[in-house]
Amino acid sequence: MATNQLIKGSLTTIILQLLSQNSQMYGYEITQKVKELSMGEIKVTEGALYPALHKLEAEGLLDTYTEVVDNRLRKYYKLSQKGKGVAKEKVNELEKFISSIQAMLNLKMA
Amino acid sequence: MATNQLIKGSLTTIILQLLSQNSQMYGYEITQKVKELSMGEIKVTEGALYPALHKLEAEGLLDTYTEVVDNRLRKYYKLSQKGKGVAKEKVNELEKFISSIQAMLNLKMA
DNA sequence: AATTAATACCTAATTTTCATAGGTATTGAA
DNA sequence: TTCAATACCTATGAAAATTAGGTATTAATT
Repeated sequence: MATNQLIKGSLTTIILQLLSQNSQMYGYEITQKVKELSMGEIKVTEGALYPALHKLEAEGLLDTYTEVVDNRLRKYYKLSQKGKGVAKEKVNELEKFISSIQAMLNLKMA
Repeated sequence: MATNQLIKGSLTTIILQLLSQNSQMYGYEITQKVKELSMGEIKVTEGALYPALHKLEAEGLLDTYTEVVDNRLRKYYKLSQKGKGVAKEKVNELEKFISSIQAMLNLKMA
């Protein structure tokens, strides 16, 4: 499970896209979802995730609320109206970037 | 031409793959080639490129020689034997990472 | 003639973004 | 009782990029 340096620059996009598809998620859930969906290929460390979430919240892209489940605190994040727009932009950028890099490098994908 | 933050982490792979396909290139040529092949979508800044090249050289992945063309200095880079192996590894990693992230985020590519 | 753009190299300082390595606290399993 | 899983967090440092310069030549533009 390579905590990959390739993730640099795309973590924010990953977060926003997951929240586009799930309406609300909490931090720990995101780490598990990424591990599961990528079949262990991509790991989001908490040291990267939480600061990224807080930054997105500070920028007004995410709204939050907290809940206590099993006596444990959960802080849920969801896209704000602004966040929904930015999520689409970011995902488009990522798609374009991946297309470009595939074409540029003649990558043959599985 | 968004000097994309998504390039973070993949610049080394881009360099190695271009040198896999071209046998020798000089720095400025790489910046132009990336711009051309990506149709302006990806821009490699010189402030990122030259330190990256020097690091790869220091690690023994690239060999160099210089030439004077039109009274201008060119420093050519080519893959060392070791560099050829690492290039393949890095490209494989990038392909796997891209596949994972596409699957994970349900990206629809053009 | 003077300035700008293109070619060609480079580095220093700063910023961004991440991994590492902690810390706190609860619950359930070994 | 201790470990793994759940759940939050931050501080420090490293890596890798951007920004913003510098030098020098040649060709095109003003």
